[in-house]
Amino acid sequence: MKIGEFANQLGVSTDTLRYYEKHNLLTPSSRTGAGYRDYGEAALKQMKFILRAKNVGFSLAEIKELLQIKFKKHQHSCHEVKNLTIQKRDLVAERIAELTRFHQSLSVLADKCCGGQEPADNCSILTTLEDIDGLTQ
Amino acid sequence: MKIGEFANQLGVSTDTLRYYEKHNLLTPSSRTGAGYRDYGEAALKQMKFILRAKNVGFSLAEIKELLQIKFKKHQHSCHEVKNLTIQKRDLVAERIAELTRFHQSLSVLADKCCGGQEPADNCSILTTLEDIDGLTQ
DNA sequence: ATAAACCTTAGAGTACACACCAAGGTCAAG
DNA sequence: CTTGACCTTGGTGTGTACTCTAAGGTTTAT
Repeated sequence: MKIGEFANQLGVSTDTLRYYEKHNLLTPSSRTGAGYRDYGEAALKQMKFILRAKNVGFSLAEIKELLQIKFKKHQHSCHEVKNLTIQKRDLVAERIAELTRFHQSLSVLADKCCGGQEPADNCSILTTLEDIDGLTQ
Repeated sequence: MKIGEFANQLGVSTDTLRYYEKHNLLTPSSRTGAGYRDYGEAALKQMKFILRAKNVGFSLAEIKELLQIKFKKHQHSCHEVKNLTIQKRDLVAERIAELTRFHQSLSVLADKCCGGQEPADNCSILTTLEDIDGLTQ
């Protein structure tokens, strides 16, 4: 698959794909005779992974580290690879905990709001939220 | 509280605080006679909220929207405020689901790895993971 | 065989989120 | 009453992650 079709399928630009290649996040499976990038199934999976990681707040540098868990196994001990994996897993757990608190706060706000057509400053619940305590606790 | 002490308590720079003020994310409670910024308890709470939101991957623009749920109530209907809140809550829920899948995948990798001193490519489990399917599914 | 629609590299430009610096005002301690 | 640590505004610089442009080569359809 050439870069244009590949980019279309994933909803990203061809520039982004070339940028990721340059920064060692995604290398196309091969090149055609004319030097065109040729992306395969593995590249598709890896790119989907990158996009999902990005979507939940990982930087490209962090994503690169995640991807290298796989590549590092050829140069490092089981111990090191396991430690890196656990470290990343715990980071993810922290973010989940943080997001769960956000979700809880937003749920409280949403559930208690009447949802009517009147101006919201008359909403009995919102009126009591004179500061963002409900979101900060 | 002057900007220096406030910044110290939160572990951010004074530059960051002035930047947030300029971009309407956090306005100090008042100014002293000399024109110094004076931050109070409400500012502290709001800043903590901003930092936590940032930490889980929200952009400053998104955080501004979250904060405006509070301010918007004076100009918009309960209905609109509730919808915005629900929309943001659902976005958070999606991120939690995604992160949970990440956590699961990383747990599988970590738990099955022997963790020994030998090169990781001899680890019976990792050897079978010839691609990153474990992370992409 | 030529136009349109693709592709190539290299390099410059942009938006976000700060970080740093200059020139100068304010304030508490010695 | 001055030194040093704070504060002010305004402007410039930096890293990240793209985004666009220029100049040109390739492929497909008519």
